[in-house]
Amino acid sequence: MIPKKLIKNNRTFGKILFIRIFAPMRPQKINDQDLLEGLMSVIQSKGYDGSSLNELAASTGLQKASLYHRFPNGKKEITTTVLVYVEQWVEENITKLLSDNNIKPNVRLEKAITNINHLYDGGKKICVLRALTMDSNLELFGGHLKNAMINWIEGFTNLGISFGLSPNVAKGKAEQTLILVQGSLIVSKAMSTLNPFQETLKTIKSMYLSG
Amino acid sequence: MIPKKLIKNNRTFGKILFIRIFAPMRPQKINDQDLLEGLMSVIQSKGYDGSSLNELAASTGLQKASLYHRFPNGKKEITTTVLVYVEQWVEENITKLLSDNNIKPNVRLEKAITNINHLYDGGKKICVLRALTMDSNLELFGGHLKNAMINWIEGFTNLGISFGLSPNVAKGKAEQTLILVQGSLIVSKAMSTLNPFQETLKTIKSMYLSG
DNA sequence: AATTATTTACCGAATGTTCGGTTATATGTG
DNA sequence: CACATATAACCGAACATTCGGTAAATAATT
Repeated sequence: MIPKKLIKNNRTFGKILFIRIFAPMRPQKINDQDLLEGLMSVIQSKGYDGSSLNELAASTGLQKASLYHRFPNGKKEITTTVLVYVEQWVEENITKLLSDNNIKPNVRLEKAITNINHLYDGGKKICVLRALTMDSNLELFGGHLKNAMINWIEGFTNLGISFGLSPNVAKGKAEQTLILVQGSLIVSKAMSTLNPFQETLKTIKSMYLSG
Repeated sequence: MIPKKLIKNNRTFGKILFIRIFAPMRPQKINDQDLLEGLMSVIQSKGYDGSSLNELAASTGLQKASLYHRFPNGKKEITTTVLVYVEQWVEENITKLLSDNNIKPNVRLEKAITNINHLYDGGKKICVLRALTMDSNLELFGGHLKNAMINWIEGFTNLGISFGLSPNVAKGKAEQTLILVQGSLIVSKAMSTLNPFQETLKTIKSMYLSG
């Protein structure tokens, strides 16, 4: 007979019945990386106001209350954490990469474009930064948004300088890349075609290579 | 003594007491245009999920229940109506204007830029179209978004043709104007400076005048 | 035993929506 | 004209649902 204690909680009950007998695996803490990826996917597709805690929890496989164990300050903390994650991504995959003078400029550019294309899944995904630029979200997350964009611009500015541009011209061009990527993502979304985004990546390439 | 019947409803009571005695004005329907402008201002700054009916009602001066009299299908109908309003704006102030061969191309361009600048209040305001490009909103409003953008592109394509460009080149340039405006609005918002948007308007001008 | 991780069950507040009713306007009818 | 009727505009209050968030209990790990 199965001890009462074990039956009481069906989670353990199920585990013991179907898993534990054959392979006594222990349930492991859900990976922080996976957790963040799940949360990010919800926020970037629904925005801050559109993301409910139930959805956020479901995307991680945890229950709502378990999310509060990881993020005691709730939705705001979850969103901020996701934003910091994006900030780090930009710093790593754009800023640092494009500022690395040990790599040839055109190789840096190629890699950055590949990273960007991967980040937005070829144009299918909405940018998290854009998803949080509603007026009501700015007071909460504005700092992070600005930071990420500044780092993006810094990276492309350094790339431009490596291509022989003056700092001022390089900065202008860098801002253009950000505007073009953000704008093309919107147009791609609304027009339900990946073309604008893909064409824009090519445009950015040629902005540096043939200029 | 004031009849009981009149006191019961404070609206009428107030009217009779403070207005009716001196000027028997009749309460008039709130202007449709004003109504829409109020609703649009909320939706464009908060998005669909972020706009509450309380806010929407407050922006019009009506009560929540009164909004349901005008828009029996609630929030969705309100949003759709606002979107149709924007669609018409684009058709009038971009498509028709830029397609009018009775006006010199550079004058058309100048007017369109002025209209765009006015629409977004110099870059302060968020584009309604962008505010509704969240994944969850697309199934509801996607058609209207696409329509408005198609009309925008059509207008600028015709302008390009008037400037002597081939239809294909003209269309590419037209798409660029849309991408640039949308992108620069986002960057302007996030960086809290109107510069990107203002510079972009100049860029668009020079795209046609010096090309 | 003590701590961490997770869940079930729940709460108050806010949400979108509906209802019942009042007033003002418009439309008929004699 | 007068008088009844219909309808449009509006509002206060209540509706059901969903929201973000919490408390208490159990399970897993150290």
